[in-house]
Amino acid sequence: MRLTPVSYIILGLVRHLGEATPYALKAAAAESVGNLWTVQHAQLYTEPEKLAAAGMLTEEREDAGRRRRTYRITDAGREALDAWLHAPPEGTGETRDPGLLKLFFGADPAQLAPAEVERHERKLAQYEATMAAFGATMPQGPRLALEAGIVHQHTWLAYWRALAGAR
Amino acid sequence: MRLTPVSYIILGLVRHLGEATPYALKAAAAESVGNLWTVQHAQLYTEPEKLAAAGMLTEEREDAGRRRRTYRITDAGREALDAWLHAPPEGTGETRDPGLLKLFFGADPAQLAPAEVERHERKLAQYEATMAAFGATMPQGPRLALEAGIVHQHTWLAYWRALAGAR
DNA sequence: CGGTAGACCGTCCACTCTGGACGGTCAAGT
DNA sequence: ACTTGACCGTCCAGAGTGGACGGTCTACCG
Repeated sequence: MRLTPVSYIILGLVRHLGEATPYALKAAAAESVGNLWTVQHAQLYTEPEKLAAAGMLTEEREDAGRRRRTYRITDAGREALDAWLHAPPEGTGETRDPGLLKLFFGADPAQLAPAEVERHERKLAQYEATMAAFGATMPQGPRLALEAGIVHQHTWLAYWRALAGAR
Repeated sequence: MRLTPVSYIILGLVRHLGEATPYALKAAAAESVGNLWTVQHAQLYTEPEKLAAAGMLTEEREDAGRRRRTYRITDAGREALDAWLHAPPEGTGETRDPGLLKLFFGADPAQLAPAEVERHERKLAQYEATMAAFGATMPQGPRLALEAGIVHQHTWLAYWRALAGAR
């Protein structure tokens, strides 16, 4: 079985949570790693199933009502995750920004900028609120990632503000 | 027919080039919009076909040898592209960075940082070389997008350098 | 002048991801 | 008893992905 980034996200979240249902994973991803790597909710149901089949997670299922599946990481899963963490990252990062794409093809910067400024202001405020509330108690990894998010939002803000101001 | 970002990328490139074969689109995308939005080469063959069927491009085909298809934009295509350019961007931008993902899940920053620094240095050098060579003659859109790429590479560099220096 | 290496170019396919529709379950409050 | 809204899981058509594969053309070599 081929492990994708999403596989490792799931392994990482399950390891951190101890045990988790897909819905719990959704909640956990939403405000943390979801800002970093989009995970479709449908994947949170299909992917753990595959990981369980591969022996990296154990699956336990309610046999009535919502028939929730609860996952826990196995030693094999822990090993795979650690191996991935120690290997050099494969591939380059990519940025996909619909606003920037329009700008590339000639959209009017002055028309685009205000909305983009607002969007990034909101995002930045959200990140900084998280940092203020949990920064001190967060594990190092998530905190560093959050810091990366913050500095990038600052960069975006400066960029779009300059475009809003010009002309 | 539903138009995706890739559709507009193709329309935009064809409009700019005047006429283009899929292979020409590949070359055109590689060093410009490809840095902004990844386009799979296979899409450059399938997508124009759909756009031609929808009346947004005309298709002309060699009937011997490589059987290249040459595309040109139609008025309908131009209209669709302009409408898209004037509409507010839908959806938020997203960043996907394998290195940052590993950092999030606890990879050692000091081990990750040097390679990331080098990667972003290379990318930055490439962008700046492009800017130095063509900056003065580039259309505004691509130049602004390139500037965005440059400031972000600076942000990444500062970020990873700090992590390389710490501890 | 035939041959061939390497660039140039197009097609295909299995697989994954995406986005959203749809529908069911449960707790709390009329 | 009934409704409302949060909670939760499944499905599916369409889009994107990554790479294999194979054919065409040019330039240069023997």
